[in-house]
Amino acid sequence: MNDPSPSSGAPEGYDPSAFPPFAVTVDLTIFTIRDNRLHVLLVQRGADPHKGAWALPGGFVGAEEDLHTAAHRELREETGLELVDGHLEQLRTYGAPGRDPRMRVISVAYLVLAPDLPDPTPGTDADRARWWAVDDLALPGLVGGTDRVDADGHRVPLAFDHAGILADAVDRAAAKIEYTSLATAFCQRLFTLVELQRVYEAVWGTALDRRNFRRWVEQTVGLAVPVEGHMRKGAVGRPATLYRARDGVVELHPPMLRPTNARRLRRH
Amino acid sequence: MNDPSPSSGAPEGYDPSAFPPFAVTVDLTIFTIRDNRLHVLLVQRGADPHKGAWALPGGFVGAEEDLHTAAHRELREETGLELVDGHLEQLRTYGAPGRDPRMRVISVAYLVLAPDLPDPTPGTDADRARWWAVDDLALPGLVGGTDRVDADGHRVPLAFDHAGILADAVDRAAAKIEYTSLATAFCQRLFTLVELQRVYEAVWGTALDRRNFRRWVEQTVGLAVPVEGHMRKGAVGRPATLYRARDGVVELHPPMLRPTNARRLRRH
DNA sequence: GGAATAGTGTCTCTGAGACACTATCCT
DNA sequence: AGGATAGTGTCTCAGAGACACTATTCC
Repeated sequence: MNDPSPSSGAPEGYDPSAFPPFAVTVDLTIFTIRDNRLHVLLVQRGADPHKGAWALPGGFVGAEEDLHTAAHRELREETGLELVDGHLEQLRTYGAPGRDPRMRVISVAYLVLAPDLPDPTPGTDADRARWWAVDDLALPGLVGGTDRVDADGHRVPLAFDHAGILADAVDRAAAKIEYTSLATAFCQRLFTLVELQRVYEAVWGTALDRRNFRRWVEQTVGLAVPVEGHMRKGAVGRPATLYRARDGVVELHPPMLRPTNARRLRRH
Repeated sequence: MNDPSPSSGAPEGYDPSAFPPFAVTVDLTIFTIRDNRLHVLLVQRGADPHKGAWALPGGFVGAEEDLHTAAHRELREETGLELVDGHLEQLRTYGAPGRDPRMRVISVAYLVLAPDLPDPTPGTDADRARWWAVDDLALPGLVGGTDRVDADGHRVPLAFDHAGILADAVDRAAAKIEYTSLATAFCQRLFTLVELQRVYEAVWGTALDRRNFRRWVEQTVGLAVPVEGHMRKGAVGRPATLYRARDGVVELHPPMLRPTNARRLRRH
């Protein structure tokens, strides 16, 4: 943004050939809750490098395209859905030389939180896309470098540096729902308290007390408000009150503190 | 990172001429505490666009240079100092088309927290650099668009979108010292409790109770440990115990909660 | 001794965690 | 009636906020 310093290798005047050209992409970490578990959308690569490996959806940023716009466009192309209730924010940028063996690529990663989305529709770019349960993928550093292992012990290789990006994204999501109202981004427009609680439990991998959770939601302004009407019938048990999210993303006072030493949930 | 989708404008195979080229820069928001106030380092632009306006230090990323390395290099070139005790982390990336009128530039912003640094040394790239007290600059949206006004009412125009970047950086710094041990990054290797407390007060603009602050530091593991010896003599009053930071940046349990409705400090 | 700063103790109240019983719907 | 889920009340304890006095140094 400033005049380049001499050691930057570019003289005053911005000779277009004087500074190194970069390719810029956006990569998406798209999360949703399915079956009470945190899932992420990955696409299988059809070409080298990393042919057959699973990668975050993404693509090049257009010459006159805003980063944020590019992220929304890629999301639409990969999932076939406009983001209506969900949330999209920038995660961080990855630009190590050699992270793509072919050329220098700067990748701006985005975090997407969405209500339960359908399976990717065939016939689009997302032919080879599918949802993965995050806790079916081993955490980086624990097993086999950056590769991951699924529940059956099969290796789930992630392309490029995407395992690290994914780990960062999970951390960010877990932190975000703690002190903002973003947990509601995982819910449909109307939701029950249990559904909201399942979001926290899925992202954090912890169990929460139902009664204390209710008390916290009720005393926390800006998170959720009850609406007239109850859960659609058909299920057993007493129908639950429906809630809707407040407009916009707000910081929570008090925050929903993650249990410090709660037991990890085991779900399979 | 993935094979570009057709609508991205780049075919399979990465024809280098097929995707749009970007210039990539790093911009630094370098903060320190001077005279118990949060300061940021800005450089005055010597050429158009925005000639004479104040800008964040920064420059182009080299063709084979890591983003993190580029940020460290720019810091060294602009301040003449290696970062020994301070902290450097990525803030976020700004890439709106038109944010630089000359060309498409993607700027990866970094947040730097450092102990009181000397004035920029003349004779380097930092000829026109100086420290600004952050609260002498009006917050964006309050006064005159993205320009800022200093304590005397003079306009302090910031170049490009740097006013917004700076506001984001202040928010990040305020949040970071709340739940991590990063407040110590503003202190010298040895520091007193009062000096550490002044960091929180300067960044947050609030007053804290001296006794409760001491209790919190003592019961918070991973923040600071007392060392043998006391404050160098020469000052009035009882000499204070010296502390040093624990190694590395850790999350704090419990966090240092920002006062919700504390009075804002007025210092001038 | 006086000024200035560092260090310590106590009270109170809010809020989180643990926990058991009642209410409402379905078949 | 019985099963299943939703909704409510209470006790306890830890931690944050407010606050006043003592200790050590320099002049």
